[in-house]
Amino acid sequence: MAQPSPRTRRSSTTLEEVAHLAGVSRATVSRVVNGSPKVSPDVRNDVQAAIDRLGYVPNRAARSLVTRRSDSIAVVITEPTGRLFSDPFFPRLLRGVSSELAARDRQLILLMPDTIADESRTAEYLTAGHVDGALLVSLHADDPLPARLTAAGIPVVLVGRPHKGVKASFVDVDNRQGAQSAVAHLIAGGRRVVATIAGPKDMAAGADRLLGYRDALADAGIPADPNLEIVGDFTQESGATAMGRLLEARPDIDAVFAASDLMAAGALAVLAANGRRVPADVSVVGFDDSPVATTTMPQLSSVRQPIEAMGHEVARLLVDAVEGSDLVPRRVILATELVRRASSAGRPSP
Amino acid sequence: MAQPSPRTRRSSTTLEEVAHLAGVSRATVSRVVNGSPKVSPDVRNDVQAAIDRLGYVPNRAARSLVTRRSDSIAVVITEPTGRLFSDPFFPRLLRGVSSELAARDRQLILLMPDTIADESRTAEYLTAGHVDGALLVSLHADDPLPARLTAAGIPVVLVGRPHKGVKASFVDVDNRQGAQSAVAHLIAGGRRVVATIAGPKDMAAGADRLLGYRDALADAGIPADPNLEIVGDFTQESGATAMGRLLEARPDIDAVFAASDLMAAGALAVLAANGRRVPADVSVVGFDDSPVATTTMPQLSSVRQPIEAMGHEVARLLVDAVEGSDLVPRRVILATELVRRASSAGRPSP
DNA sequence: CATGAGCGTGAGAGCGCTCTCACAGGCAGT
DNA sequence: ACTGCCTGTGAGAGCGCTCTCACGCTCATG
Repeated sequence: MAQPSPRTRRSSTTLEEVAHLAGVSRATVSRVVNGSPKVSPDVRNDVQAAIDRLGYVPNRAARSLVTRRSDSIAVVITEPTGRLFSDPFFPRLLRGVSSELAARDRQLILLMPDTIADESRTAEYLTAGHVDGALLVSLHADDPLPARLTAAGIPVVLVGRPHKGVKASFVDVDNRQGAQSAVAHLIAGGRRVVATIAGPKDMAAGADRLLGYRDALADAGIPADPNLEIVGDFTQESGATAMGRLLEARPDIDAVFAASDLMAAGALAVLAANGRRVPADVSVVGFDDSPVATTTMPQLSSVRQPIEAMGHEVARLLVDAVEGSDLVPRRVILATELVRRASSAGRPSP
Repeated sequence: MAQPSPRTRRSSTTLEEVAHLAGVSRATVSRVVNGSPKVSPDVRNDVQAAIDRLGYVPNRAARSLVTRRSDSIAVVITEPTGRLFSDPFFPRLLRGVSSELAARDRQLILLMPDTIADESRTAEYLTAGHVDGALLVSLHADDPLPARLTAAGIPVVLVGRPHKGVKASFVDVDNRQGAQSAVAHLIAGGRRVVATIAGPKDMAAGADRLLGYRDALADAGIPADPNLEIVGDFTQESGATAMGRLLEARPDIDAVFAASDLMAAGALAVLAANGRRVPADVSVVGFDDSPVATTTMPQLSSVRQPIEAMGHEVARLLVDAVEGSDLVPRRVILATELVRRASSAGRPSP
């Protein structure tokens, strides 16, 4: 009956073959493979031996077909510019996600739509049930994707706090607290005219970091001054422009908190060009603790984010949601850490 | 007959249903979906209408099961540190790969093994036939993966020239030519004592960039001086150390070509600390054109690599190999471009 | 007017797996 | 000794698709 003729291509071993070798039925082998408790120890051993001997690996497609799960998770990155090309946020995040998914035996399918057409194809792909869940990174304020996926019953978790209105689980760093600690550090260093170069207010990270800045001022009893708050777009160039305007509006400025390292780098260049010494005259702190922070002169103090941990957390949340049909949106906020470098060293002597 | 009862979960439409609605057989619908030419135009239209109406999307698992292809490609990134966290090489590469794969209707499965155990699991996963091909990024010199996959009949393409002995298609940038043009530029700027901070010699990129440096010296008839060649490991710190040693060995140095921007940044800091003005006293060029290049003071001239293009190319090669069982290894070398910034501006006046 | 080629279409097997259901055997309780 | 129950195992259906093969039709050909 058995017809062990050499098939075309590399025909991997099947359940059937394992079952035959172990002298049991397909069902039993399946139970062993899937760790069912209702298999007697000796049968389990026989089957395991057969599996090892044949080097059996389950066929994912066949399994998916019947279980209607794909055991794979999509990571969708919709960011045409910005972070993608300025600091290694994504690789680190992906590493965190990847390691968590590997531990949970899930595949990571990466989608990086780079055109509008691509984006709608992405949405179709996701709703077609090819993945068990989706992990969305840095979507625009008006991205319809989360709502669309949720409506289609696809579990979704976001990286970064979504704009209000979006009801979904997310993981974010504590931007507000991070900014607050940075500014508190500047004030503790004896600075009193502390400016901020904020991020875009329509991005959660931008808005939150600005709030943190204000928190710290309020804590220290320093009144807020609109002239000390300038909004940039996280880029180096915008940081430079903002710094120029700050120096014009308040020449007595003695500290700057920039909502990104790149903006801080831009600010440093403008400060140097204007003869201000850092940190002697002006103390500077950035945000992100990107590689840029150590290449500036002086090196930049910065707020470090637990990026890999975010990746782990977001993947964990998503897999939990997939497994448990967990409908309650969860939110996880991770703490940041201030890394002190030369740019915000205390005044040599007051 | 039709039983449009609501099934459990999201039960997507099947071929069967489309066939029924269009009044044809499953086989015909399958032919239409797969673009077979042997379908009469009117039948094709009917079927297409039914597909559109029902929003039919083929079930990938079922298809894979019978075709024995997964239509997905693995991208394996085995880089614990280095490039992963220092510049946005990977996101840009992934973007190139992703866009090419999307156009070719393939899925991108990302694998980032971060432990040794993980690596062997990765190898097992890949050889288990879950993917049609693999794209390997930055493997170590002694990585057994390419050989193992090739032996298992899995098409493989590498990003970056492999160490000799590995027979596989690859895509790389012209490191030698890029370095050569950078050094030629320094010499054209009137520099004569040109040093290099090279990359590790056991990495192709390190070795090739060193060769390019020597090429340019030879072209200009400048004899090579071992004291002017110091090997770093691509990090900022190693660049700083190397610069210190160079200044000691040859205080008359008037130009430095660093094989990475980070090493160049380290060198800049040491030059500044030693009172050397850049570019007036010493001219500096880096490699990679990473974001760091614009945050240093002065901004860093650098050799730019076509990273997205590499991604496209490598994906194209791999899919071609998968489709055509293309057994002849191909190699693609992409040109670089020198980006001139302040750090290598010509001498104000000799 | 029979024959054969060619084309479009349908019937049906089968890819490798999971999972329900039936059932054999052992054991305790009456 | 009979019933009932639990536990471990096997038989078999079926997931949605592709692909081979057979078949019916139309046309050109002898």
